[in-house]
Amino acid sequence: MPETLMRDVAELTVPGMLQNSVSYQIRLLQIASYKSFEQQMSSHGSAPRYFGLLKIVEANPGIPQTRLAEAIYLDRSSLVPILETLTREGWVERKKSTTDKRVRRVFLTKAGAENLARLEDEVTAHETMVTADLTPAEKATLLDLLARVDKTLRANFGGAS
Amino acid sequence: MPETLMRDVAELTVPGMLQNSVSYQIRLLQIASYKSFEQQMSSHGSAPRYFGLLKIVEANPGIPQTRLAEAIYLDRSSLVPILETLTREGWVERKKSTTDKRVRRVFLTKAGAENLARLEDEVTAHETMVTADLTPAEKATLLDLLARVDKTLRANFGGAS
DNA sequence: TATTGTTATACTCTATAACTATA
DNA sequence: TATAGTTATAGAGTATAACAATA
Repeated sequence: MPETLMRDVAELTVPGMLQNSVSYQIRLLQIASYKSFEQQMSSHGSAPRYFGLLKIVEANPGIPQTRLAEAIYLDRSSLVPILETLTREGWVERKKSTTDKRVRRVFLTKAGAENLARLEDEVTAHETMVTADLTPAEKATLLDLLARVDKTLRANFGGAS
Repeated sequence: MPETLMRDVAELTVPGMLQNSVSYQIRLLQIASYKSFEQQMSSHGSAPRYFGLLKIVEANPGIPQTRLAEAIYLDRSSLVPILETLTREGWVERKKSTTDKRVRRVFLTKAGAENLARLEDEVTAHETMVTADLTPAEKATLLDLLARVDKTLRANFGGAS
């Protein structure tokens, strides 16, 4: 025992039921993965945590706020402070729709698009680290199995909202 | 288009980078899975969200609070209000250690152990729903791949705390 | 009547720092 | 000095309900 401390409980017993639960393991893994992601992102302000959102805006320029909220399974009211932050930090801008004056369309700014490319390199590096022990075939299998579970869940369970 | 509304953006484009990211898909899936879990649990007070904790206490009777916090990757201070709730609801009890008077040992109460068995049936039913589209072999593969990603993450990244 | 974006509000979850009592 | 548990506190992150403007 090098520098580990003597613990009161000799060894933690992890119940088999938890180790064999997809829901539970997904939950633990997501927590660990997200923590490491946030710590590995050096800067870029608050953008890293909204990387998925920014990529969706990039791929769907001018998307209305409510569509964007649905795309990331958030209530539209929850998106408002996020867009305010990303606007303040210069990542996105909102423009009133000319055809429907209720709608505000979300775009990346020029600087936002450029910085997103740099941020993407870091995100890719993290993903590479996370999947370093998987062969490409194994990674493809994992993504396929996750997608099938997701499909089952959303079929049995509305919009997940 | 039966009852779907006309949307402003014809079709949402999901960037390939997100669809091919294990981190991102794990994150989305965890959110959907946890929401459906919480809604499917009929009652049992606040115990369902602490099911994992309760199973660990069951498998490690008398575990000190700090060990328990580590087991679920929480700060020990975050565990305090959780144990207060679970104590108030009759699931667990804390007893001062006789050998180290700083330590409080956590146990399931008799009622807690009995109710946990019933709660477990519901948790199992949810897990069955989630994995309904997977063969046993596929589920085993998924758990194996998740465990390997988790191992990589924790190797590159301390205690995840 | 219904939808979009917004605001006000509250709730949950978590961490940090400082404290106490013990070791 | 270090550890176990606690408290006070603050910061994310999210949802609900109600509102004004517009459809």
